[in-house]
Amino acid sequence: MGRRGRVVLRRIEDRVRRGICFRKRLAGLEKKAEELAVLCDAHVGFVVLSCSGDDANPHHFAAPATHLELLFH
Amino acid sequence: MGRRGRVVLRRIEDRVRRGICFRKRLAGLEKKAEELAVLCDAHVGFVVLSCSGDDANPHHFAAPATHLELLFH
DNA sequence: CACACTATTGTTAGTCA
DNA sequence: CTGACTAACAATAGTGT
Repeated sequence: MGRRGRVVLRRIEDRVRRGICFRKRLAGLEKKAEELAVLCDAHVGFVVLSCSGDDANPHHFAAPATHLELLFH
Repeated sequence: MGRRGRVVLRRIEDRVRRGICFRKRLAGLEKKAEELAVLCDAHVGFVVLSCSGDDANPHHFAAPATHLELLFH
């Protein structure tokens, strides 16, 4: 189990694996953004759009929630 | 050397350590955003603003560079 | 499909130059 | 201040249920 080799920076061609990777890394990015905001007293906002249709919904994130969030509405 | 304990999700009060952490984690967030964009064929854009004045400049990131970048101009 | 697990790679806080 | 180093902690690709 576990990761086999190092991450190769290249589009994952397999649709299923790409979709799984998308969800896992989106969650990871949100966590990193939240930590940056809290630890370093910063405002962080981001938008993520899936191009290959792995996720039909656009995603946005803002921390602290009440500030940059308004950018996405 | 190396990290001593686990990350506590709380504002770093020491100004110098907070500033160093800000720069390191901003770089880390950019790398994660870039990886998400490439690996999962997505568009990612984010904005980071330092609240405590550790960094006077606002930061923005976009991948692929030619797309979401226009949001920040 | 989603979620839990874990080996393995990846990130980073403290440190030194 | 800036950048390199590295021990420890953290994220995650593949796997199993």
